[in-house]
Amino acid sequence: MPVANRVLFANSLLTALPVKDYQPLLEFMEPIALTAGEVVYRPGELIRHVYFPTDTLVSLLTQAEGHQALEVGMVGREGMLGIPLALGVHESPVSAVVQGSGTALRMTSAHFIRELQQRKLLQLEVYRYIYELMIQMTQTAACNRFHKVEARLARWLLMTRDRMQSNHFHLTQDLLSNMLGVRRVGITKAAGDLRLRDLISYNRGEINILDGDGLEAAACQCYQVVKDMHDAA
Amino acid sequence: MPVANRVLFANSLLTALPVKDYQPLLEFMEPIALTAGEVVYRPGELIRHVYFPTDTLVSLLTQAEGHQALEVGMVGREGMLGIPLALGVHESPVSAVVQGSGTALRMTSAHFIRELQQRKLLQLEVYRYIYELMIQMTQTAACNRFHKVEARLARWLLMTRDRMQSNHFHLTQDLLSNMLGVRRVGITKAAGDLRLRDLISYNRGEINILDGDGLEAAACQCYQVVKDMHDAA
DNA sequence: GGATCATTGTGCGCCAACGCACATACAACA
DNA sequence: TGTTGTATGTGCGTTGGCGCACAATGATCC
Repeated sequence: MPVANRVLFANSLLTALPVKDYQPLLEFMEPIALTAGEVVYRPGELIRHVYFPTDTLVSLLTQAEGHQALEVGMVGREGMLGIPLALGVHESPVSAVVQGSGTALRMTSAHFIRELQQRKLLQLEVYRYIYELMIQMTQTAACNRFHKVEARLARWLLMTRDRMQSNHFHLTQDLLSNMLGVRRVGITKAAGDLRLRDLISYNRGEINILDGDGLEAAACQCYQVVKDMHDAA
Repeated sequence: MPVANRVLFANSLLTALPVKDYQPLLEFMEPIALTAGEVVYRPGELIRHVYFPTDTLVSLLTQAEGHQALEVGMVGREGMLGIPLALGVHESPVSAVVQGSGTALRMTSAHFIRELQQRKLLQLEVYRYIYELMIQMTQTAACNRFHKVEARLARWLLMTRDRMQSNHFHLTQDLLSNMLGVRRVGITKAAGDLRLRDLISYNRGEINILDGDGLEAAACQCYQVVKDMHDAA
């Protein structure tokens, strides 16, 4: 793969590695298309592969006692799926659902575990990412507890934009309500307000961010907190 | 230290190790008293020591944009403080505040990092614990989003009991409101209801669990979920 | 072109929790 | 014994989000 492609399309965890680690890892990798709605992991199920998204977006969801789902983390090209393996556990505690169609590189669990043990630099990257994911989780937890739906929706759209690297994506209000853990009509109302202010447009799941700066102003600071943390890394 | 004491008072992460790993680790350990209210880590601050609580309880708190604090995790004798070090990061993303006075074994960060690299079994224990903490965090996040204050309070009291191994502990309503991310009067009301049902008693911070089974019935299932997960490990 | 399904929008009563203000009760110490 | 500080309890109007039911609109496929 030419260098230009590596930078533009590949997964940042991998491209952060020097060529001598990156190149041999590709041997074990298989590019795979992920389509929106696909369930990569189910809670309690055996993890067969780890995934390094390149231009796809996957949500980590948890469920609580009769209620709908709630997103606890979001994984794009800056991260990976399958971190329990790096912690010695072979099953996923959450479900992982593809939000944005695209591709990822994947590797069998056995290969990943072996390579992880042998490559110190890969270890560094993976553990560092686990740390970042924990911050994202705690920040999201506080956000879900304290902030209003509209601000949370704005934050979610911005985070999605950053990971998809696009101002346009497909997602119905019904799915969004599951991410944020609110009623579908709650999304209808919040999204309607954002649209009134010309910050976004949408039609039957086709969402466009019209005014990114305005949307940032409408979002809670949680967005900036997690972004700054990652950028500083 | 005699075996009986190890089992009763020591930290489970450590006692799970075989003597050949456990014994030398004690060389680097220093017992230290932690008193309620003490701040072990502040966000962004350098981590100087890791702590293995024996009979103390520490809350991991996050803060969000002007609001009060919110507990994202609880660490007792089943865990440790300082996990960012195991992920290659030398600062804490959250603040760690002592809830229940008691003692912990502590070790300098440098020693911990060195020992962790050399002892495979310690690695296994620590990473397994990080996994459990992530589950606790996600479950807590969903709980805070969906469940009522009274059920969450009941859950919190039960989790505290399990970690303190006592039905009695000291904690004001004001502090509790910071754990659960609600108003102080919210705690007054919820606790009053639990007291009316003779599940607990309290007076100026002195809390007693009178009916553990009843309290479990009043709590949300989040309590059982995290407990079962840990017991199965 | 009509039936069906998915998606979005609206209306209404309800309630848990909020913010604020104030009242009481107990503890400690001068 | 009175003062001060901490902890708990109560009252009241407000509100954001919930649950439910139903309407309207756009897509798809015979």
